[in-house]
Amino acid sequence: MKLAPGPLPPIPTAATMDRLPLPLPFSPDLLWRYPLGFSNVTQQPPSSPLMDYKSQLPTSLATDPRVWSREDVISFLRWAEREYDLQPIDMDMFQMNGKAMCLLTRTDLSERAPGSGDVLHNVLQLLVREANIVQRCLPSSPVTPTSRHAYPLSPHSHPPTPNWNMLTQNGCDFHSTHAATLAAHLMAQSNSVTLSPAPSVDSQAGSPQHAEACQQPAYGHFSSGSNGSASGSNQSDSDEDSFPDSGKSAQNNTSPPNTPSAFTLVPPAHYMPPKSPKEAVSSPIFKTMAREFFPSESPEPNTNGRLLWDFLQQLLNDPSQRYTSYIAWKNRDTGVFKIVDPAGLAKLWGIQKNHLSMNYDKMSRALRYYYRVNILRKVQGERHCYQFLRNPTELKNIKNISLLRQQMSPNRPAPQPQPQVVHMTIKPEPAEVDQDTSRLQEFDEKPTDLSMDGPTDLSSNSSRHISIVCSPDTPSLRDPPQKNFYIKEEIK
DNA sequence: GACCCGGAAGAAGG
DNA sequence: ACCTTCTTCCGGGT
Repeated sequence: MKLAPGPLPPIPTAATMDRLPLPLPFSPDLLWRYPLGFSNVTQQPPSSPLMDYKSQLPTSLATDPRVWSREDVISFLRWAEREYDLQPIDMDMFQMNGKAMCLLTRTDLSERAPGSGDVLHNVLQLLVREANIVQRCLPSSPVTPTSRHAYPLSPHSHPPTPNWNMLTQNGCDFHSTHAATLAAHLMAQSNSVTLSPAPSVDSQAGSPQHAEACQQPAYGHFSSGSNGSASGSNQSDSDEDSFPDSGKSAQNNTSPPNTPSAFTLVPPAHYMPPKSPKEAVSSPIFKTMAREFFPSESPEPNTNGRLLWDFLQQLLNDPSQRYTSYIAWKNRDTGVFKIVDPAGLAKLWGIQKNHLSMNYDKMSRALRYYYRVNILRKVQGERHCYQFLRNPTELKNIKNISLLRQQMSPNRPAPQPQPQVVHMTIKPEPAEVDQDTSRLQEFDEKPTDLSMDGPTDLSSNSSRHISIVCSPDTPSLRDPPQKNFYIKEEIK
């Protein structure tokens, strides 16, 4: 996982960004990305014994010993030799990968490494246990330790550790008054590497329907079917009424916008932050959260949290509505939101992406690219008003959908949001010649393509005729929200 | 002048 | 090398 910290960006201050709420309204990952700015806290040592030894493991080793290669096993053994003053281990006895080594019993290990078997066994068991916890909790996390190096152990390559410590152990001038909130946030994230911004709950947990069970779904129609609420963190509908004068709250609150929905179920006032990550992940409340929000075996992709729509969703769905002075729902049910402070929001986005020259013009260009893939549309006649056309769960799946580009029609046009039959002609491509184009095609099967050479050329004089019709009873997610769309194609 | 649109080229990361 | 997702710049329209 690359997390190039890059140069330290100017932390928004009253001088540089007078409208920005301070501290940074970003995910703790931003603190990780720019650790120099928070050195006082990032230098905190690991707080749990587990973290202690983990942080000393070779950085090349994945957290889950079961994914280690032979070389990794040897590397681990050599490290253990040094670390625990073990008797020299005969590496020939460990010509196996990590999975095989984990299958060895304590006795097996003792036989192969006389005098060291107990230690090795204990360490391995701890690592496996830890990996199991993380894996169960964050099945779709980009850093779920299912592959090598995806989850480095070094505190310098493993953001959560410093973040956690930074937040759970005082010494944090930056967020001291909100440490509990952030700690809760991090607790919910467990040992994942939170990107910047951290994925919204949906994108991180990958199963918003679990949150839906506990919350009223947002986006009315968006939640139809199996999809869940908008980013899962809409634990309150009150912010719908807060606009436009709710911006004041944004000046004070400081916890990150990507607060997981798991946390939203636990009011901060009632939440006692764990003393350490280990305690956090092993605490009953965490296990409950994990069960609720991080079900195992989620195949859904992670958005990495760096996507603009995700960023906006996080701000919009901030449980504490801290960013309503930047962006706020006008109608959450329909996905309509307004950018209250275009310049400020653009700056936030720019900071998130480390493009400090970001402005609304550029950001809005990015937003306009969402038009063609029906993620977003402009609310006509209202300045700075846009509408999400897909819920976060769908958006999260864009990557998957994109993979279908080769198989699906790459030229299927983006249907118009108007609830009427729209006729348009698009240019066919060979790939779609074989398709049964007469069938009704569910809108959501359309590939989502953000690429610049997408199916936007409607000027062609080719022969495909597209009719977009409304269907009231299809599980689509088109706009307007109460309407669902199908694409009816027919070759002329 | 601000906002909005979309084309074009390119950067950055996967 | 290719793809995705922007970022940057721009000309044009409202």
